[in-house]
Amino acid sequence: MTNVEIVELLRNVVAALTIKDVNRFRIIAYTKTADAIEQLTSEVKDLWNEDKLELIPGVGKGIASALDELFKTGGVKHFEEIFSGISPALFVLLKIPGLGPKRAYQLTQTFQIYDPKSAVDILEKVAKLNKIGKLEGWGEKSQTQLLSAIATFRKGQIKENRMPLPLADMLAQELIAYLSPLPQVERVDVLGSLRRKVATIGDIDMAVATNDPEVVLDAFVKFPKVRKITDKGPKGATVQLLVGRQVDLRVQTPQAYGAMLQYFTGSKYHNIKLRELALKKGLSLNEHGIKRIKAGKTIPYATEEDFYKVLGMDWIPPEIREDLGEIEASLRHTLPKLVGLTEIKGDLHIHSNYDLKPSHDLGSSSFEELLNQAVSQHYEYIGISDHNPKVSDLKVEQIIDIMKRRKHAFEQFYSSWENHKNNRVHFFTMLEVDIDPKGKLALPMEAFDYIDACVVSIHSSFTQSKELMTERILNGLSHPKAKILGHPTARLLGSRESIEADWDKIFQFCKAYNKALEINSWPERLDLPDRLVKEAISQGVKLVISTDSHAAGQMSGMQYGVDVARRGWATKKEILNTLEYNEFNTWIKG
DNA sequence: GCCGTTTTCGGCCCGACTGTTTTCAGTCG
Repeated sequence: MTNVEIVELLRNVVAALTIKDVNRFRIIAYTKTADAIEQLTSEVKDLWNEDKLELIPGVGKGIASALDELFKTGGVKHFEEIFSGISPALFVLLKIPGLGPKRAYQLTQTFQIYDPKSAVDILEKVAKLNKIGKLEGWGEKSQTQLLSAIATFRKGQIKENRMPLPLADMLAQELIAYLSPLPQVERVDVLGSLRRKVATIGDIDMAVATNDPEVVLDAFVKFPKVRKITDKGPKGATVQLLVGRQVDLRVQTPQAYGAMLQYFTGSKYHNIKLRELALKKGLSLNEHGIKRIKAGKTIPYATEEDFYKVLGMDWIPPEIREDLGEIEASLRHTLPKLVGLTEIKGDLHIHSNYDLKPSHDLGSSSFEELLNQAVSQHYEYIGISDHNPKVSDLKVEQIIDIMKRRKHAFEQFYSSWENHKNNRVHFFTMLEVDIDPKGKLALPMEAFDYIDACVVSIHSSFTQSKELMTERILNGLSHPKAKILGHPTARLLGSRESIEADWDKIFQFCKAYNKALEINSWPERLDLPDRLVKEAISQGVKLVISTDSHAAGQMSGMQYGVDVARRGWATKKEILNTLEYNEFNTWIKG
């Protein structure tokens, strides 16, 4: 039973309870647990094994005993009772946008839809026969909407289909460029998960400060790349872009814009915690401002700083607004000073075009181009970490020879490089070395003499057991020159799950032997993931943020890795490549 | 069903929009 399966089961319980109209706080409790498990960095089953289920936020005695039964017997009797009388086809229909539990139930009952496989087809058929519009609570319009929602569902444009952060950012920037020139627009901001820099984005959320919302919203829905207008009211609108992505825009007056930014940035649970806190002070929060409950009057706030100040709090960076302790830290005035892009002094995971017969892809830029890019990013140092030579194709002597010549070529070029005289960018001769399935590094021992240090990474056999994988990684990191674990979880967003490993054990090893974990900035990786960054830091582990660039231009992607670090509460002192050259040199060669 | 500086009972965040209604239910974020 994986986390994904448990989450699905709990969401089905939520739907069933909603249909049965039980106490809505019972329903909220299950929702909370499902959300929490979705964000978990460890498997629920492992927590169950260690008798730590109640560490999951929102899990109390009731849900813990249900999970216990689930792992022991494969099912939960209490859930079966909740599901009784509900068609299995209903849970499929819930994936149609805009169709919730109650109306889905009405439809499965009315049309006797039982088979999950044919459920959507049958529904479409009866809608086309104009049978749904005549039902109680339905009408012409809602029937038409349902048909269009079914079409959307078939295209696979459902919520699970998330896009990488940089793509969402690009789409948002186009909209900002389109809206900003309007004289009625005082400010445009990206909000929601995009402002919080979450690794993958579902919908794009934006807000505009304006005194003329009508004009702004009219312009917004006329954006040339809009396929269809989903929602439109006086306070906001939702559209679907031609590329299939949804954008929500909210408007607010400049005087109340701070409250809007705060409200629409989220996260959901950050806001809930904040509102609970406010209630205890006799205040009620909403997107228009803060209401004194007794006086019944809402006071607007132009900036987020002022909004938080009313609650006795410091402004909280959007990246950490996840209800993971930031509210408490803000109240105590002990928020961390998160690391910033300008503090980064070097990039240690860059692939050049030096052909060393690599095991994986070669970069496309020369050593010189990489050095020049480093100059333009004001770096003090870079590490060239090409993939190791392909061991299966080459003899040991050949590899040693390649490595010797590579080191010589780099050094020779460097001594002639024009910027060298100013000593502006130092370099490290590095390598990204595969950790083979048995934990052995894919480089002959003697060849290590020709590198300063290496990044070690998993590039194969991703599905090994947790125990084997953990041993494999620790073996790989044991070589004195193995200083950095590259893209530690090996995940590829949208296409490959993280490997399973005992992260606590890896963190302890790294701390004990002065190894660093990489935060890989590649948009599909963003690995180490933010939650694990936070855990690693809390255990005293150091990190390096790198880009894994395969071309000079990609080195500017460092921002995305910094975003991940910030989401993991990293400050300058945990990120080793914020160190000055001399200090960094001491660590990497130490 | 969960939870505790209102601690084992009695609360639990807040609002927008749509379509169907004649005051509200359902869905979403």
